[in-house]
Amino acid sequence: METIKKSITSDGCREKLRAVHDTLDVLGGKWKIEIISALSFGKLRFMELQREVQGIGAKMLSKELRELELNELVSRQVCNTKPITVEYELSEYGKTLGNIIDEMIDWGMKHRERIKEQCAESAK
Amino acid sequence: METIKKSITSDGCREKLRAVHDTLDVLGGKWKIEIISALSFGKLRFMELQREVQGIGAKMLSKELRELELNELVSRQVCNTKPITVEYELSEYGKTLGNIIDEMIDWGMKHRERIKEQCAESAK
DNA sequence: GATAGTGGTTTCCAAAAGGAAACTATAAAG
DNA sequence: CTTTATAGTTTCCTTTTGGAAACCACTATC
Repeated sequence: METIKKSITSDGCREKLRAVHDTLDVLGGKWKIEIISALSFGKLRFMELQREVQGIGAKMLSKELRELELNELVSRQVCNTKPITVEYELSEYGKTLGNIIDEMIDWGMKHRERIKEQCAESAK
Repeated sequence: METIKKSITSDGCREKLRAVHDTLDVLGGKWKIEIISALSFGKLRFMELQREVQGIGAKMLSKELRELELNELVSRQVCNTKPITVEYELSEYGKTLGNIIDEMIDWGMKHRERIKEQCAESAK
């Protein structure tokens, strides 16, 4: 019998688990993926972001944006407008997260359909 | 000027943000994605899972598995062996998360390469 | 009868995450 | 001179997360 243990230690399984872990190191936390998703549709200012990302407070938004900037996923540009505005935008590197976001969109939509069907069934 | 605001409220942007949110509702927390990733390579017993998912404690593993079971992503089977063993396995529905996991593996590997290159450069 | 291995649960505690509201500073509009 | 809007920061507090260790039940081994 090829043991379960062997199967997971062979190939690149361990390497793949490490890769997932690395990704989560960057995207971890409650808000980062949602912030990146919102920015994937275009640049947004601070207050716009706060409105788009339902439920986030200014403190968290500020903190998460700082971390995303540190990891070079998001760029921050201060605009010389009358009331000063700041634009946040996905960097080229940040845009490479597009596939992950797209798959999450796809799964989330299908999941919602599934839940709806379950509710419809249980109502019968 | 087509405003930024318009661009994010039009199309399915808001619907897409909601889809990401829905996905995170299920995959949220520090451990769920790593547990699912480990199980994507085959069924594992409780203690094996704890060894594969670096750093997780029994309490957290138990709690997260219960939640994944509730969402029908993971199945739990008690085996009639001498010291009782329990096998955890991705359900068919859980396997539909494969694309998300794969994209995270892919991104994580490239990210590691990128970091390595940066270190090499800064050492010059 | 003690020890070890299985799969957990429970308890107790520390650390981290997160929220609400107040606050700073600037500038425009009324 | 008050209000509104910009972009945050700071403080205080609660909730959540998470870990360590003890514990339970069962079986096999020494």
